[in-house]
Amino acid sequence: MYNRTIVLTKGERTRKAILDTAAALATQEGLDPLSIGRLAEATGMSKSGLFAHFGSKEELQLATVDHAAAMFVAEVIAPARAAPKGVARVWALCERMIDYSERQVFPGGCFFAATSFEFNNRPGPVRDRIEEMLRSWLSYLEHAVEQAQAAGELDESLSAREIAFQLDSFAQASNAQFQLFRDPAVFGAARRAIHDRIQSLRPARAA
Amino acid sequence: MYNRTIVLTKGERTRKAILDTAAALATQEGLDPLSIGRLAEATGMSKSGLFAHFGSKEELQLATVDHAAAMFVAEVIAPARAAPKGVARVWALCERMIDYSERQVFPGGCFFAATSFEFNNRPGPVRDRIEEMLRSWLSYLEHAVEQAQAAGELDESLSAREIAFQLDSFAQASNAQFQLFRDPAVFGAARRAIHDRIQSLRPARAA
DNA sequence: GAGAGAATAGAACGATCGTTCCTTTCTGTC
DNA sequence: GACAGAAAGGAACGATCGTTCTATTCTCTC
Repeated sequence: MYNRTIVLTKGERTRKAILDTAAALATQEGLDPLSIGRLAEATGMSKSGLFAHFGSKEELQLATVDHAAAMFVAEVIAPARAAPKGVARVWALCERMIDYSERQVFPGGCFFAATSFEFNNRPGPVRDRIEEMLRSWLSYLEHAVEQAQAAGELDESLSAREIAFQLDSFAQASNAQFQLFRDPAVFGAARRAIHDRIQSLRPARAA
Repeated sequence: MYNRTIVLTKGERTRKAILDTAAALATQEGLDPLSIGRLAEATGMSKSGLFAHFGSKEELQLATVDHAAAMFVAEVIAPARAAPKGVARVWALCERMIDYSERQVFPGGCFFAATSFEFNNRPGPVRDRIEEMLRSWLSYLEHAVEQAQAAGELDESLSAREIAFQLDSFAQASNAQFQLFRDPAVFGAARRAIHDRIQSLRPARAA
């Protein structure tokens, strides 16, 4: 009733469980190679029963991307918003990003790093939604850098966009290298790189 | 005869043409989703005719990885080796890496960036070979940094490994972002980031 | 230029894919 | 607790997958 968004119906609960599994498996096996049958097996459902929740594989993929986006927001963006505007929030965003990769919120690393490489050359709504999500992440990071610059906490000689590019690069690289080499030391390297870069961009009077 | 390695036999020529197409398509459609039938169509051959060159799909994938590795060496490593040891070679390696991405030697961007994300959670010989290639790239970059440090051209307060990590991060990020957002400005951002980072690591007396 | 062996093609295999249709079981409301 | 509709299962479809087998065409050497 008035509680419908909290007390979920059976179908909604199942759907959520499917998407949790789908997002996790997508980072390991790929979003497209993940077949309906494979996902049905992983969730203990029948192919057709699972399929009925989405109507097509593409709709399933879109729902999976949306679900992963909500998880990313909950794990990275929302907690970082607790930090005060300025350099503290910039650092919090980067730290949360690395943490989210290191804790393996998704077993195959960052969902959007994985799927963006998979879909970047396949036009269609799935690619569009992944692109939009990564674009908004970078925009948000850039915005946080702008606020830090406006507060006089970061040098303005380099554009907020390029600063965001550099900080994000380190986080992305640590995610990618950990997935490939499985050496958690890269997370430390990324944290130091980000910390040092932020320090080097602090105006003289603030350093 | 004595020229066998230059004057290729028919089969060797065909094999090379197949691998060229396979490496290109793998960066766009994925190495695993690229089916024998699809590759046969792209090369104008029959499925079985093409298949006979490799014996299994996995052997085809391994040959494709090796072919791409040879291309990477020819496009990035070999030209950079022409630069003198030290900071010049470090810069040359990074610049060649970005250039190789920007020129779209592979239509879907860096072959190893694409395939490493695809295979990083799929154990097997294909994954092993991709990992080995990326490991050797990073080792080579790290080695070049070490030489620059030994020559007194780069600060030794940060390890060669972490310096290499940071420089590679920028190049990788520009490759990834260009494939997703298709804005070539990221290559400029990566070049500036690398240039600035190298400058900031020059010892005081050399700066 | 003939003959041997490499290179390619054609047809078919069992398996799996996404999807459809129909039936059965379960849930939530009166 | 009955009833309606949601949720899930079962079986089958055409298509495509990697692979095999056999037949044909082409290449290179003497």
